[in-house]
Amino acid sequence: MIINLDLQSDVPIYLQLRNKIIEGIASKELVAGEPLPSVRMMAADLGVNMHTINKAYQLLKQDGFILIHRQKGVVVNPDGMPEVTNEYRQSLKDALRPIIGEAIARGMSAKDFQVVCAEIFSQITREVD
Amino acid sequence: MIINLDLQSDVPIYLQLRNKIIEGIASKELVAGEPLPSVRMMAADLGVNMHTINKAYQLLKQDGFILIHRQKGVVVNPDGMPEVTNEYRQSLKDALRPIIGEAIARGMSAKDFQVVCAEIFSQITREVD
DNA sequence: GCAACTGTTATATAATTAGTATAACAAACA
DNA sequence: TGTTTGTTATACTAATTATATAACAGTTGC
Repeated sequence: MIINLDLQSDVPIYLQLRNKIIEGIASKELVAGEPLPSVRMMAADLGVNMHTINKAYQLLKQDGFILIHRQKGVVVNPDGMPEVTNEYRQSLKDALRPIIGEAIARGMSAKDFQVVCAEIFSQITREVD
Repeated sequence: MIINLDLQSDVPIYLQLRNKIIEGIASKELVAGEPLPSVRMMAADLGVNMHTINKAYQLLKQDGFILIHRQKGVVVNPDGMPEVTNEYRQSLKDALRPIIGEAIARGMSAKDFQVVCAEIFSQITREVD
């Protein structure tokens, strides 16, 4: 899996990495049980520090996207992905609210917004199914 | 307009304030030409520093949501809201992509996601139209 | 056994951001 | 003449982000 980071972005590197890996899972480029590079390998590949990778991995582990075996390695959770819990649903709403607020203020209709979302959905899932 | 800030949130105060004001515009609680409290008044009301308010106002001014007259005051842009430019469309996509990526990874369908968005749309716009 | 690798932990440092605290300025206004 | 406006400047604290090393304990392969 190819990961491009934007070092100039205001989005922290560890968050970019977390998001890219989740998107990789969403697009099925990464499948359950698949091993991920070690923190040191990934750090060398991307040219960033080991701890930055570790921070992303810890977030992914905390949310249940990956498993970390002490001296074995990192794998995409073989037991499947975390479910749509009420807690996640709420955090999703909290994240969407200011975004949708601005869209409305700028005159976007619910339909317009839905089209944008649909575009992104198909962009991410257009791969083999 | 009543503004509640969460001082414990990981979202910076000035961003919370920016988002609340934009949501106020979206819900038509704030209308074009309506004056906003001065940076000092707002700071006193919310119990935060003047510069924190000023930072939010500068962001809103920069995006065209409000106008700031040097010695008059701050008003919601009387000439209407900023349009849906290509630049905004792109930043909207950039913001939505990681959110939608996680939704897909957790097994949400486009339809499920659309329902959540529709809920938020109606929550914000349920007021007088 | 030994070397290489794993995640983990610890410490230190630099840069940036967020927020506060004052203070002063020039223009507008009652 | 005060008061209020946005603006600008300086200084400081705290937290976050990212890097740089270093060491540890368990695993694996030779």
